[in-house]
Amino acid sequence: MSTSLAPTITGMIQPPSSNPNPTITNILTNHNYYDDLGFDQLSDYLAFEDQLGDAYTCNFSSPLSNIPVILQENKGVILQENNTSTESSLNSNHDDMDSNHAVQINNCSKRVKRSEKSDNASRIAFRIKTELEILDDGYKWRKYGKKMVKNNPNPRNYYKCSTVGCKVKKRVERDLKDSSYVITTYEGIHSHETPHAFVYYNTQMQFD
DNA sequence: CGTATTTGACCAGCGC
DNA sequence: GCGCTGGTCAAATACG
Repeated sequence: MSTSLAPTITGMIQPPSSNPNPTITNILTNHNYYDDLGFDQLSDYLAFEDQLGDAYTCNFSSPLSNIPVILQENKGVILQENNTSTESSLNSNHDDMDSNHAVQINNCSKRVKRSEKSDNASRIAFRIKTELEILDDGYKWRKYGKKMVKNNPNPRNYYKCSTVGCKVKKRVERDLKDSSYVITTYEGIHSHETPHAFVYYNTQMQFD
């Protein structure tokens, strides 16, 4: 970990049995699932922007004891707003978390952003090996577009959160280099609770 | 019949 | 200014 450039990433907990899809949080919080897949296959990078619009790409290590997102109540897969500083750290301590569950992200580097029109929207992207197109993150999404993008034979799908008043969007596309991976990009912060997360937040996590 | 998805058209940003 | 590209809209279509 080079610096504390990037804001904290948060995740959420979701009912493993609610949906057969390999959700991000299911994988991260369900040891069996996690173990079966192997973390190296789960994901190997995160990319996100802070509220200033600066973009980062982070690689993180993959031992079983290192969980790539911090699990916090009802936050969803978002970039956590930091009201006090733009230098919140990915390595920051979280009193309510086991140290084994702390995020372990390495080699963060700034990327050149496409434009200044980020609208202050937080953005987080991750890459997960799955045969499914859509990761069930606990929110309900409405598909509003599909587009072929340059240099990628796989289409990019566009979704909006279907909750009234919530403007969060996400893009889903297959990785150009390895189509067995799906790249999901979230943009914005949900203005509401995830329908599932709060129920399961207190579910005990075990990574024996 | 209501809701979700598909898909072509349109628009805006960017590079040349 | 023009063409390319990505993102969004909205009418048509599919589905339960």
